[in-house]
Amino acid sequence: MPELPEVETIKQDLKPLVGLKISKFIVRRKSLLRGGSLSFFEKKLHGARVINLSRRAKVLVITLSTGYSLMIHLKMTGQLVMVEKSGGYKMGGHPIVGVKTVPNKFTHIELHLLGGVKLYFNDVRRFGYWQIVSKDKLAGILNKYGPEPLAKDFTFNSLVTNLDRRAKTTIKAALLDQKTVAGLGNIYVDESLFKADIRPMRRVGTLTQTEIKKLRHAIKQILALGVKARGTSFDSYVDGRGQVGNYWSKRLVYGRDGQLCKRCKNVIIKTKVAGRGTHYCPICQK
DNA sequence: GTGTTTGTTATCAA
DNA sequence: CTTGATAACAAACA
Repeated sequence: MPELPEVETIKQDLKPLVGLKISKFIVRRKSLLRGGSLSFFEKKLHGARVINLSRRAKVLVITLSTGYSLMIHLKMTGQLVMVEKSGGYKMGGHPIVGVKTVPNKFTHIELHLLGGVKLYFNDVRRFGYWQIVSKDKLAGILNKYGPEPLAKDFTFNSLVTNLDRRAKTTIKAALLDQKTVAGLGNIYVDESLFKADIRPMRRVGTLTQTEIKKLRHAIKQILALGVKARGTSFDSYVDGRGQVGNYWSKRLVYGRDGQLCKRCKNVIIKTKVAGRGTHYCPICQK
């Protein structure tokens, strides 16, 4: 699942696109386009130069010279793979359904750039999307997200304020809400709550100031580790060059149900919280 | 055939 | 208007 560390890794990998001019835009599934018709996309993309790549929450933003930006969301199974040679490309060790090259039957959109560089968007489940948005509307859309957890605006006070609104729900549900903190998903929420010694089903209103401080610290540490490891590959995630991430072997609780807690050696439990598979240590987490 | 996987949004209730 | 809870979407896999 592409969460903040995965999208951040892809953004870094795709930096070579900056400065290149778009020569071709191929769409096999128009349903994945948002914000305009195919011909509108073509009009704004063809001949445009890539000005910048950035990330907000789990969204990759490609800024174009035409005054428009592409907002790309990978949702659950989306992949963005850049290829600098022509022809197929060998993907790393953890591909989807045995597919190891691009383009493949799950490649729904292709962007070709001058110089022979190609960007492939693959998505088995087709939840992901490419949205085109004008310069003046971009900030308004992105400002709906909560603070970036690895940036300065993710302060203790901002976290307290954003949690206050959700006092009656579980801390897991509150953290999955992108308005509380931007970029967390199921894996890194479980990881962060384990590191903060807080049970996922705790009601937000019962958390002490000390626990919220610890939680903020844990979120920052876990996400930084996730980025350093280049993300988590246990299903379809690959980085911008089709290679797997390394966080899976470093994980603390996610997917470790039935195994022993790294800290107290008791058995990790799996249950359902906020409608999602949830892993925690019943001894360490209070 | 059944249940499970999850990011986000629609929908309904309060 | 808000928040909370749940279903729905989609496709592969055990």
